[in-house]
Amino acid sequence: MEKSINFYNVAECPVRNVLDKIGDKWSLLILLVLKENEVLRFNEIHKSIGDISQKMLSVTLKSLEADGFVHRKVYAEIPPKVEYTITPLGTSLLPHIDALAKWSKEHINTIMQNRAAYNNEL
Amino acid sequence: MEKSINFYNVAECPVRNVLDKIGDKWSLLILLVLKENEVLRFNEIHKSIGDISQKMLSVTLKSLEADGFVHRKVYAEIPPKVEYTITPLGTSLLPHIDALAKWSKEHINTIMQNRAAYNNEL
DNA sequence: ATCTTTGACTTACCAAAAGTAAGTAACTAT
DNA sequence: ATAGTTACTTACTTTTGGTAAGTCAAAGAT
Repeated sequence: MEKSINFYNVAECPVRNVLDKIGDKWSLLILLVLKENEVLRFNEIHKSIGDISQKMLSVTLKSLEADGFVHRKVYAEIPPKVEYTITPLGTSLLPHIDALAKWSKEHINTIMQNRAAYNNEL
Repeated sequence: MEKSINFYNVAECPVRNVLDKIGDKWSLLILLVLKENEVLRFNEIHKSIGDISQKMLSVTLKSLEADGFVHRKVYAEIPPKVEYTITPLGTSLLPHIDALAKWSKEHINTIMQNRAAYNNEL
């Protein structure tokens, strides 16, 4: 008797599309920061995250804007002023990210211990 | 009056550690697949995901094993036989991933429409 | 009048991560 | 002797991410 396996090819699986997108290095983090702060300017997000490069912040914000997770409001001033806010779509995703963040806090110690043990066995 | 911003530097924020780890390209997906199937061998996971390279599957499984998300059972046979199962730690994370997956399914259409609209404006 | 500062970015260049294809090990069936 | 099996490596290439410097336009300082 054959074992039946579930498949997750990109083409067949819409979940992949979203997971790939928000599963990059910075997207989730930027959404978290925007949720905590309501409105932030480019440099404020930059400072808040601390170790993201301006380039990656710019690129990731564009991607989040394209998918409708983030809204970008430009003021015609000099020096430039741009405000970023999270959209309803982004907000609807956040509880799940929060849950992940909470889980992370609760289990980080276990994970670190596992990792150390694993490395000792090598 | 100064605006107070929350900070998420790697050093100060344990959530970052986990988010970085499971927020890579393949970890969440492998956990999903293992949860759906209980026990899988290397090639079965490979087929199930479809477009992961053997190298990345190998690397990611090791990382998941190191953190204690996945258990690896080796049979001393030839040809080799290795079975992968999800651990209780991995299982405890899964509801959150499932929630994300469910959210993705519900919102993928909106996202795709947003993305198309954004690209047309360029 | 020229120089500096400001904010939100680009651009050019370099390093790290991921993908591809081929190879390895060791035994079994043909 | 050869080919098939399975879980991986290894060498090489491409894509992604990081660093530092540069751009733009106007307001304020010298």
